[in-house]
Amino acid sequence: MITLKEIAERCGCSVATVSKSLNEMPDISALTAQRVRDAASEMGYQPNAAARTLKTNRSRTIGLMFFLDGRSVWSHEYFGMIAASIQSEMEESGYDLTPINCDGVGMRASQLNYCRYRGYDGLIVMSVGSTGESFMELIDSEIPLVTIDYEFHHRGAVISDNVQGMRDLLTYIHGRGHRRIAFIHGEDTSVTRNRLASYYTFCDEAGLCVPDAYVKPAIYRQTQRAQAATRELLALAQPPTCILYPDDYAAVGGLNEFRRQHITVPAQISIAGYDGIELARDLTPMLTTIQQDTTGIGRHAARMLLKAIEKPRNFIPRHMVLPGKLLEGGTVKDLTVPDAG
Amino acid sequence: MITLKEIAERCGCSVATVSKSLNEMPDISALTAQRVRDAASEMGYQPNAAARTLKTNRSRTIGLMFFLDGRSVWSHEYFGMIAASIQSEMEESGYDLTPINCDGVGMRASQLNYCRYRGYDGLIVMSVGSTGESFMELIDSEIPLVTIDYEFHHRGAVISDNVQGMRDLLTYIHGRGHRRIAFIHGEDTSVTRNRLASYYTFCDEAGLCVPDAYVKPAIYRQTQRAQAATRELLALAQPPTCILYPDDYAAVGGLNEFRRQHITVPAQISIAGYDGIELARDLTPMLTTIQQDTTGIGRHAARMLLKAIEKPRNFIPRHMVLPGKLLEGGTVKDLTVPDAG
DNA sequence: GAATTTTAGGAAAACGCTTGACATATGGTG
DNA sequence: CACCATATGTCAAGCGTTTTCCTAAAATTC
Repeated sequence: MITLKEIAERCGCSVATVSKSLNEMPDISALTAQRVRDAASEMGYQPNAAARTLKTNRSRTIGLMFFLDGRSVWSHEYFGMIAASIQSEMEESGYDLTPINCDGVGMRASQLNYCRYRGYDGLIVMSVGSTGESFMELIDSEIPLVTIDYEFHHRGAVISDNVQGMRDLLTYIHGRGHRRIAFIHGEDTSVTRNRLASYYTFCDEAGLCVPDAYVKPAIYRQTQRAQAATRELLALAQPPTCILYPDDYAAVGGLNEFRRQHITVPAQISIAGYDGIELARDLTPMLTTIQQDTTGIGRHAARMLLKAIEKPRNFIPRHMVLPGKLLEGGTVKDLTVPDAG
Repeated sequence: MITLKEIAERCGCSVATVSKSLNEMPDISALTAQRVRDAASEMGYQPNAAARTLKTNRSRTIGLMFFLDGRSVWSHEYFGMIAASIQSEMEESGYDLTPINCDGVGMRASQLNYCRYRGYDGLIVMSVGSTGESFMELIDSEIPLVTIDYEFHHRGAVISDNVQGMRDLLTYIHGRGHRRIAFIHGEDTSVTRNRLASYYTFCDEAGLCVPDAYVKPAIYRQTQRAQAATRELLALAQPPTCILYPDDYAAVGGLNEFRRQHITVPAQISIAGYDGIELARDLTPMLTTIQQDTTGIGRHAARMLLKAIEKPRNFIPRHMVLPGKLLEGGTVKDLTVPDAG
């Protein structure tokens, strides 16, 4: 490990001069600076991150905090794609990313203490379910932080527009003549509440009847519960003509039930997912869904956080809402045209 | 930020005493140690990771290196599950994990230099495709390192037994009467080569004919190429009765083609995937596949690396081979029983 | 050419922690 | 009681940087 000291000896100057040269400080002559830089690169110098961190109080590391389910980042494509986007954005600015499972065993201390210990420069908080004490401690801390799909008035946030997304999806489905639309939703989170509210609002406005039995709870990224809910919906005296699923994964649960009952999609029933993950495009027919802008979410969250870190005094915590995009697959039948079959 | 110094002042002792007390060194009396610990926890002390790292030369951070495709860890469930397992194992030992995309923009310097700069205590290298110069520099470095699904004689490795896995899969399929088995394989990697070799070996031993046209290249985690390859196979004068896919994702590409041609699985054609990701179990019928032991792979890689880090002199680089498990779904028809209809 | 400003570079402290050498106190032994 | 071993705690160096303050030399001004 080459140190500044060794470079200084080689160049016959002081450690301070070397440091300043490499950091392009103005009070070193161009000649000296170049000489030092040449020597450094020739010797294969790499600064010591720990020493720098200790001195500057900046670790150049970001914590990626997962609450609801630590595995989700590794297994749910929605979170995975956001994480990938954050990472690629962060690495351009020289930051490392460290995913933290906040329910993890290693998390004996409070999350806040752990973050302080590690000295993360900032945090991106995603996958928020409940808001325990330890969580709020983090949110109210002094650490720069951006939340995703969750809002706190004093914190920056990037959220996918679930209200509009749901509305777009329903508008599309309604436009194709559907009047009995059921909604199998995910577990209770901010996202779910937004989608539910948007669903009810739309149905009210459109004058659709929403029997309680049309709204069923299930779990994100899980096929079984969605399949069971689907079965219940199909057994109703007046079953829906279209079913919305919590996400694209869950829609597969529905597909399984339809196959079991020899019901064909979209001829006999229509469905839609949510997220627009690759799976949705790989199915045949392609799943109609709302594609969330994972790349944008990650990029904006990363940039927002960088601003909060680098210019904390100028930072105004905004809540950025990113639109999703209707992915028109082939799983919603058009009831307004005479059936050709 | 509470420091040792502040605790020392409060306790009326020296910084050294505080440090030793908290680190449970033997030369501090139980009484003093307790007093110090009480004060520390009361004051909410958290050690400073950077200072500790600087002094001890141990960062308690592990780099998770991805070569082939930096996104794969975030999008391919096989890698994701391994990563999740590594993380949960590492966090028990107090290590942070940092995924590094080795093709990334931030990776201007060599990977080795970056690792030295960050001071990772060890590396887990996965998703290895080609082996460029910069990669070998890393492999031959002094940094403790374990590879996954790739072997170097002087480095620890954990590999999924693709040879046996392939053999188990083929044995099962052959046992059900299939004699014309095609193999759509992934891009050229160590894993692919093992599977191919195992495939050819089995077919030779079993006396199966393997026309060149039965072996087709595709790409892991991609449906389109697999779908195209499937189409070609179906168009052969003598098409296979069973098709093996690079992985479970790719098998979906096959399913799409079958649906397009109104071919039913497994009645008219049999298929098998590889990996045993959740998707495989969510399909109907369940996909017959080899489930790789992602949890075991992650756990063993993590433990092996920890040994290499903590007892470098005792460390003998072993290559651990973990078996997969046949997941008997419903996509391989039994040709040995008379067809019921 | 003296006074002043500018420029280039150095000395040294500090960041918070660990650790081996050293000092002091305590108790046991002959 | 002198001597030594052990137990307990302190000193201080040092990890590799950054950065403030300072000095000496050079350039500029009058």
